[in-house]
Amino acid sequence: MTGKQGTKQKAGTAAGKRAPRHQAITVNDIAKAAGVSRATVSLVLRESPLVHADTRARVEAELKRQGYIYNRSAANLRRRTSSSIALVVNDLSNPFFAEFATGVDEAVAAQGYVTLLGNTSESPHREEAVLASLMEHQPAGVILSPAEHSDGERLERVLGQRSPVVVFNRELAGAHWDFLVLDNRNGARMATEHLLELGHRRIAFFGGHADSSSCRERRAGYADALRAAGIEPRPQWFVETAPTRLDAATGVDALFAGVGAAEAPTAAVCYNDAVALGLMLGLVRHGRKPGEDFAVTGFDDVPEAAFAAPPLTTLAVDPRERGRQAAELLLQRIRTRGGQEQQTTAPVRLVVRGSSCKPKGAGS
Amino acid sequence: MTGKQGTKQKAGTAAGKRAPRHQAITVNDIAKAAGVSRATVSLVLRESPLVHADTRARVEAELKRQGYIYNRSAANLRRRTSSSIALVVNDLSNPFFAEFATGVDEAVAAQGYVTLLGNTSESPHREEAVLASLMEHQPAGVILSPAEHSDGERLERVLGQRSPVVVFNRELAGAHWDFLVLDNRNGARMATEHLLELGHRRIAFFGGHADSSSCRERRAGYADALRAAGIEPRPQWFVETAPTRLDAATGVDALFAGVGAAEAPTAAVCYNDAVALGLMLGLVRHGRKPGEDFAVTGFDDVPEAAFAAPPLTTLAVDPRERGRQAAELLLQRIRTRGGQEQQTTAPVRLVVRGSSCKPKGAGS
DNA sequence: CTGAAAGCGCTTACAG
DNA sequence: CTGAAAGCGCTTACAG
Repeated sequence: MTGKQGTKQKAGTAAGKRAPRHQAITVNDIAKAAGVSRATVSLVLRESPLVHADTRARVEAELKRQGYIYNRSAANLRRRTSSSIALVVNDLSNPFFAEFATGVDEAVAAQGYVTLLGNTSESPHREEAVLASLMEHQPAGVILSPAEHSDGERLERVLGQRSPVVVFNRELAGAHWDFLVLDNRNGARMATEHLLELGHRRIAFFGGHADSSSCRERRAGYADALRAAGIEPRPQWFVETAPTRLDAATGVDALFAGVGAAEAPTAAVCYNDAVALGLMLGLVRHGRKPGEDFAVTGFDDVPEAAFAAPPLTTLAVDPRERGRQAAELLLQRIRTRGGQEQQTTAPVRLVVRGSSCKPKGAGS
Repeated sequence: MTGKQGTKQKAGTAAGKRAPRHQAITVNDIAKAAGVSRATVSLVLRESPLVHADTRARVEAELKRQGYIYNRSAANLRRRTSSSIALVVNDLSNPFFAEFATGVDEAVAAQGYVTLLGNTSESPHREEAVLASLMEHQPAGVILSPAEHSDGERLERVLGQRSPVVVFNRELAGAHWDFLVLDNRNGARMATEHLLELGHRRIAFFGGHADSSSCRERRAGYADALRAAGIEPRPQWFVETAPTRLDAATGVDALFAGVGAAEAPTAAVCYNDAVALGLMLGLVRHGRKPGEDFAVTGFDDVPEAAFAAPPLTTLAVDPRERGRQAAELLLQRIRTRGGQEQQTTAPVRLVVRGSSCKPKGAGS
């Protein structure tokens, strides 16, 4: 550590000060008790065929008897290897990222790695501190779902060249790392096409921060579909909100502000499910019935989408599988270092449910 | 590792084999470049006042220039300290535990520790493997939210005496560790009293596995309240389901099976929110209106509870705060080892919303 | 105030 | 097949 960056702790303070462990049992203790050398114990631990069956049995019995716990950190130090990966997410309390983390941990554990967890709560400042702290534990690689507005170049400096990195979900300008991203554009296009097929012609794009890469891509896919159908998206069809249910519920007004019924949108492609669920709530307050008067689509297929009233048409992205995928990409990169960084686009799948109705009065 | 337990990897295989890191920059490199000894660099890193300001400045410049990253594992090895805590949860994809994990990580990071994450997916077998693997990384302590049916005695053997442990949420028979538990009994009692005050007299306890400690406690609190009101809970008022929305939706039949309207329950205290939301779904399918015909309460106050139709009366448990609390208990135990293990009961808070109506026909 | 030396718990050539 | 020795990157008495 350089002692200068962010809020990270000084080398010997805080955590390190406390927590002296009880005298641990080491290979030395086992060796002595079994009447062999440390080297032999080590070979037994690592299942080397070099050691005689009888010796092995004696050593294993002793390991068990004394309740020996392998000190993988010490081994990693000596062998200059690592058996952990760092997972840093922008919001672990969001079910989407919780699922993602679950997938990462599953895949990583299956390969004998342990997950070092860090949560940034969407703060670029905490992100740097968290990454700096995790790097001191020598992870073999890093999976990062960036906070909003985080600075790729600064992060590259924090991480150095030591560990390969896979970035998930959000583009990280200025950094040169592998990137796993949802097929946002295609997903929004599919949702829009679905609404067009139902007969809608005035379709809004509702919610999200326009400056986020995922929102930009989804807006682009939406516009693609409209234009392909000969419809030019109107500026007032774009409604920006925070990507939360609450803010979306409030944003409904903007959708119908200053237009007569004949000109008001009849459907909305929403930035994500949270926004879509909020929009439905807002519509009800406006005396409109989502899924009857007004069609809505989401993005993510959160567990709740299926249970909403009406059930939400949305794009399934399978965050747990994305977690596994991110882990596989990283493990691959750890095995074979070097080479150009690459971008991987994960497919999304349209799930049609009750919230996407035909426009009111359309022939069936 | 003993080489015999569960599925854990052999000492030198899998993770360890790959991932040789690039030649890292060490205190030696810095010392050489700055023209001082390693000891001096170490003192600078640990902010010792012993080193001359000029020397310090020279060393710090060099640390920065070379992008030095402190190797905390090596330091921990030498100092026989630890700067990680292990967090093992039964289901990270459950928002309740995701929130809990968020709270743990927040509190733990604030003290300079790093979180080693493990997810068991409710499998006692994976639980042992995960814990054994994490223990090899020398955590200063362990926070464990046990899988269903996990065996405390076996776990005690896996963990040894090395790290203090805080168990969360579920009782772990056979183990002697600190225990943080929600005030289940009191919570259920409050919900039941609330329904009694509204005028209900036939109140069911709906959902959950009767053999889980939390379900038993909640049932007890429910029975406490009824008996205090002079009502003896009837056997048919106890309906068991898996603690999921889907299974609960199906379980509704059992609530009204074989009783006339005059004898059917008019309200239900549910095991948790998932079950309560499922019950509300099932009620609608039965042609009943939750919050009008039938009163429902939940437990947990998941984010969705406030948005359900009708909004769900429930018990707020604040899982994130529980996570912080578990971390504090553990850090406390790490600082001052020894002493009797203790049980901490976390308060819950009744949140009244639309789902708890008066009984049909009751005077207002 | 700075440096030389020993050691944390492992692994790995290298002899035998 | 087994053992003695060196070393991973740090820290910590102990001299000077």
